[in-house]
Amino acid sequence: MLKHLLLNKESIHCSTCMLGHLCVPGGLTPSETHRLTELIKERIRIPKGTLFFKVGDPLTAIYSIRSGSMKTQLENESGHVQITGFFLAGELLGLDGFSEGAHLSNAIALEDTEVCVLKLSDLDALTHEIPALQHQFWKILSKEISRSHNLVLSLGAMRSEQRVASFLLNLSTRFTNLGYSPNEFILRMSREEIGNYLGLTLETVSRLLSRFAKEGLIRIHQRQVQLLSKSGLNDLIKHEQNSKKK
Amino acid sequence: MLKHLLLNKESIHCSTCMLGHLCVPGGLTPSETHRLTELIKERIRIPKGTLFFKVGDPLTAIYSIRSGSMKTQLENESGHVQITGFFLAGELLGLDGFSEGAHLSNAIALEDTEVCVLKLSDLDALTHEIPALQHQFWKILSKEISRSHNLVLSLGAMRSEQRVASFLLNLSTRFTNLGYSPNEFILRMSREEIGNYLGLTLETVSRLLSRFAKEGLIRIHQRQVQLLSKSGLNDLIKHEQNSKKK
DNA sequence: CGGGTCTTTGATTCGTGTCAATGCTAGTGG
DNA sequence: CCACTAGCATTGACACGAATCAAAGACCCG
Repeated sequence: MLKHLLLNKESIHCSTCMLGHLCVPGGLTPSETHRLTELIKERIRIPKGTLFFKVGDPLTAIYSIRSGSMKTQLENESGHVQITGFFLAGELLGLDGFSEGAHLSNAIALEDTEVCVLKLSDLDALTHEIPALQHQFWKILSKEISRSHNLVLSLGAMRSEQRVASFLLNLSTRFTNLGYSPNEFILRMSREEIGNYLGLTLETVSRLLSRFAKEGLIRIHQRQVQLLSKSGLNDLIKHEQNSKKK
Repeated sequence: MLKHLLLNKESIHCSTCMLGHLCVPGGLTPSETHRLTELIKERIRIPKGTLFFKVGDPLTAIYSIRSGSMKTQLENESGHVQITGFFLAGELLGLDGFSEGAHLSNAIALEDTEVCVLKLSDLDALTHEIPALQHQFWKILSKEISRSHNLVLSLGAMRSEQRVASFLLNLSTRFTNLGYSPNEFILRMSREEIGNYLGLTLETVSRLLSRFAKEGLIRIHQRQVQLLSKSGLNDLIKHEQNSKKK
């Protein structure tokens, strides 16, 4: 069973959370943030590897990652799994599925992770009182659409080396926003998970990472990555002759 | 310039629109639908091939397709275009981009098309008064996320023949919902557009359609499609050995 | 009826997937 | 503390699916 943590007044809340600017409260006034804070009565600890929710589970809340990271994946009729996203601290989980009232993907922790619980019923009530919160949610949902569209672009229009390069650059941006080093980070996912996400095999990912390292673009040791030339990686993506077609 | 049609009382509104159950009003009460109807003061006629909005255009409204069909596409740094969706009557356009306040994709009409204009400012006001409308929008946005995730699944986890088969089945479902024949329809997009959408070349799409026809699964003459064996198409998707990996 | 666009089909190439063997690392228990 | 093991990662050889290049055919619109 997952560890549910009930919060009390002393616990750290949205108002003081370091992730405030990235998470739901972004764009709210301090007093609005305070109202939101009061909604979050619970956090959940999810050990590495745990299936947190799965396709078909009733959707009663959405979850903001406080620390750690997760992946979401879905499965097609032939049983093949496709990872649809990796989520870092400050990012929201469980946004598909509103339409059905049930989760449409599986969520699994890549490492020990802690999420804040936003009950839909509570949230609903509060959005009526705080217009800005409603805007914020539209934005969050819309951002998820855009995120997914970009993955589609990557899968449909880019070759393997471009996909891996933009994957690394994307992670770099997100780690930077979190206040971590832009050029050095640890991959929380395996080569197989990266490959699955990018529509490649784990061998292709491994080969490309090795190649990038040989070319001096990155340094890589297991899951420890160092970006040596972001502009070089960007050139890979930009350059016409690398594009899939035409 | 695009033809803007101002609506008056006599014009056909949401309340009487045949698409009501698919479009925004779905799930609203008649009186709520009526309120929504009053928001829609304008429709726009978009001739075939017209770029309706493009990346960077300020997002002031969202658009519901009343008749016709459109595509949305985005472009990567190297100039390659990726179609992210085909939209039929009753479907909503322009849902990404809330986060930025500007459109994040281009929208182009596949045929002469007419859209209903939902001004964001008006919509915003009304969602405060009608809680169900807010839910409805969450659902619509979330459905778009799910739609995109399914495209990711198709691009990342399926082989070419499965992509084309599920593309056809998906269209069939949507046409059925619109009240058209489930087994016979006209493709509004070219082979190249299908290929682009599915991450394939136009030649591959053409070959697969020919193959499906030779196998008796479909009949196809130019853009006129007839599905002869949906179960056969489904088997292609389901069957393990056709799956991309493992 | 002609010209342009879209589609089909074939021959060939090339990028990735597949299969297989080896190496590395972290975690476990003796 | 070290041997053992179980995953994960790397690298190579090869095969195959889909892209590319090319040419001909079908259709639509003026």
